[in-house]
Amino acid sequence: MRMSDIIAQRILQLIEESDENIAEIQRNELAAIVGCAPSQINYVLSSRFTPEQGFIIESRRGGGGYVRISRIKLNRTSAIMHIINSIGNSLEPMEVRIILENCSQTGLISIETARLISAAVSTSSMSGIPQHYRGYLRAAIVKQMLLTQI
Amino acid sequence: MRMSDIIAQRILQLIEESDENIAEIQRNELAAIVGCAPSQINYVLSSRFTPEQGFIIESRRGGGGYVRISRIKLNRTSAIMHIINSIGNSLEPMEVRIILENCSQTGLISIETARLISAAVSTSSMSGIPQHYRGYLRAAIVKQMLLTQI
DNA sequence: ACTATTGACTTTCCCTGACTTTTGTGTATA
DNA sequence: TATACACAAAAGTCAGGGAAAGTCAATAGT
Repeated sequence: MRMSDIIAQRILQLIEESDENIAEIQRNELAAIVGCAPSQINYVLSSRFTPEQGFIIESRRGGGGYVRISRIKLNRTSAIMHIINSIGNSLEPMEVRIILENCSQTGLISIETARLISAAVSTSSMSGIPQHYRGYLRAAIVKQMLLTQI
Repeated sequence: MRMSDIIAQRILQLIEESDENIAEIQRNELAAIVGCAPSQINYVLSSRFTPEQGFIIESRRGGGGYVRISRIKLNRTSAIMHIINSIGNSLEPMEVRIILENCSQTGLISIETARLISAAVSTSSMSGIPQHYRGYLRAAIVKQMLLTQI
């Protein structure tokens, strides 16, 4: 069995055991337990616990640091997950507008939320970021924000 | 739990308990109570109770000295504008966390909104964007999103 | 070719201890 | 009485070390 599978499994197990669908780990500790390099944990997180898969990662460095992996509960979720999954790795402003309109039209997200997302990926937010990153960034941000709506 | 969190929590609690949004402490005494070096108090104050966060620190040395932390009360719009204006052109994750914690603590924005903003500037959203741009991006996005809350 | 894995290096955050500065108080002296 | 001075009792500053997570490029499996 591959190391990355063991790690992923362990994290999923922790999530399973928790009431809140949250696993809070210490990177180094987990690495020590399963016996791998700490950076391997990052690899697993970024390859298997992505927004597309319904996970949110938060972390904090320094003494007493942690990595928190939370899984979004499924149900009304599936509609949103479907949307998230249908988003490629780049989004044009027009596409964002269509997605948001659609979501708020169907009551999947509130007008308020749509406005927030729209603001996040607005041109003013991205001024200063080179053109060729923007599409990618829009996609990542929209996905991440939609995830919170589940 | 981290010492700095305990200290911050204790101070906030004192502010909460007071009628005038003021906590007056003796540095050494508080340090002794929570069990840390006195200078640790200064660290917490300077990292979490900054003017940008809407706090004013006054103090006096020598016999009978004290540290007074007061939270300034503004109306909603000016409070948000104050925060936006105090944000420079770059933000670190920790700064974002403190801002959002503060805003939702004081009821300036909802928990829900805080989560959305947090998601927008999360590491996952920014993976793929060069380090060099991330701080600026965070600042721009947070500002833009806070603007919608006015 | 693509996915895993590692290790070296970086960044962020926490915490402390030694030293400095400010303020209050008591005491000696003109 | 007023001034000066010494001492104590606070708070401030700063450099440094340690702990934890992040990044990235190079290497190894498959």
